[in-house]
Amino acid sequence: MTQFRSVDEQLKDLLRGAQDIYDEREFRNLLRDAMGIKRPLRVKLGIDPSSPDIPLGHTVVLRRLRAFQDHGHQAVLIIGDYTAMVGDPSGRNKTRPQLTEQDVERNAVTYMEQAGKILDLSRTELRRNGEWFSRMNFMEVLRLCARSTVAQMLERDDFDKRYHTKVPISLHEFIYPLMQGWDSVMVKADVELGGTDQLFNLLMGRRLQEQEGQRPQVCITSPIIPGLDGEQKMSKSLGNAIGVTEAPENMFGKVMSIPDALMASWFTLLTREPEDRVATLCDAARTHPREAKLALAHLITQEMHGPAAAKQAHDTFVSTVSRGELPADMPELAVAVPEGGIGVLALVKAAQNISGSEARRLVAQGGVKLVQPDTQDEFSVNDPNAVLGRDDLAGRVLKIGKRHHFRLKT
RNA sequence: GGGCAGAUACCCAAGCGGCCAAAGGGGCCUGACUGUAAAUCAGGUGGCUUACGCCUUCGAAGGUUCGAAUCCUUCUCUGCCCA
Repeated sequence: MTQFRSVDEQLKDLLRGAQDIYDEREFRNLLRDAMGIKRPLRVKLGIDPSSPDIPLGHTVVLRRLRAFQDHGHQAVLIIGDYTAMVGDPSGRNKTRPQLTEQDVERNAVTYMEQAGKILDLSRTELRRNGEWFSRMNFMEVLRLCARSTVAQMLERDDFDKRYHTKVPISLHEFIYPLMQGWDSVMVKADVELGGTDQLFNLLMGRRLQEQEGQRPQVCITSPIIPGLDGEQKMSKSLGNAIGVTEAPENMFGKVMSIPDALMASWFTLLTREPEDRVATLCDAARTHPREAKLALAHLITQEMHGPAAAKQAHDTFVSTVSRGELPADMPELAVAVPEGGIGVLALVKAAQNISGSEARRLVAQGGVKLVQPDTQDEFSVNDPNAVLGRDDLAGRVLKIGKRHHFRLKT
């Protein structure tokens, strides 16, 4: 039988970095009751497979679900195949594009794989909400809709804003919270996790469960972590996200590019470092910010790709970015150099898929360099009209901008 | 069904007959500096061109004009008001 740790011990872990909980007393009671009858809590997390990759931001709630698993509770992961086709309006200032069944199906597969990096899938109850939504007939849909009112929906800040700034709200978006809430009814959730932007949807679950005679779920929200820009929430469509499958070197570098002020929250929400250590790391008087960020990047990369890959990404970052050395492996670029030599622009365009004007700009701005690998000697080509002969190129490395290197082969 | 307003480059947003490849932000790119791909500062940011210049772009299609993002017509989409 499952052995639970004390309620207080569980709480500390389960609520790490949580934003809000509705409500805490109910949660304590739930945990106590679960211990009493030795029945694990059913903890629900719904994710919509709306893009092929899970961004790092999503792992915050996945990690919390994992924490519940580690304390012996039952994780219920709902793949929102149906809800993904509707599109969650939460926190959005415009309608999401509606996905097709094929998109959703494809994404669902990769989502599971990626969720497996955080969750113990062997102990996870996996459900798809198409299981119940695909069987609903129109009358049942209408009955579900009748459970809420337009005024209630407009209480939501995001809808209200859109309404008042005259940004369209499609009718189907109103149904989304009801669907998510209905999921809770169907899986008899004791607890539901989500980001703070999910609050409305989570609370809808409580209401529907109550109406259905179930014990209303406890809702725990996690802060939405800001993306690389440090301002807007991390999201693929805003281009400020890190994907969990992203190459180790990229992942490491992207973490290094976050504003310093973001480190503390990332440590809390994306790593398991103890609180006091996080405090030490994020205090510039005690830890050099660069060291702290390197530690953060290392931890995150390690969790997604393992220790070996993390170490390599770390080394690569220090040597190429900090010291400006050439990376260990670079793609090879074969160039056919004609008799009279090759123009820089042609060379740059052979390496990068960019327009001639763009190549010209890069060169004029000093962004194109030729490096001698053994001596690390480099010279930049500033003249867009420069013509390079075989001698200039042979054995050298073409460096475009700060981080694109090509070993030239003539 | 009727009336009114709007659709501008990656995003937001000015422009309302020629000086518009189109102000200003944001983003992105490059450089300097550094503590890092943080912060800060500078420059760049449709395409083709050594350049003069040429070509394509302002929701779509037509039209007026020597000349249109700017005026007219129709259409598509959106918001507001009335029924």
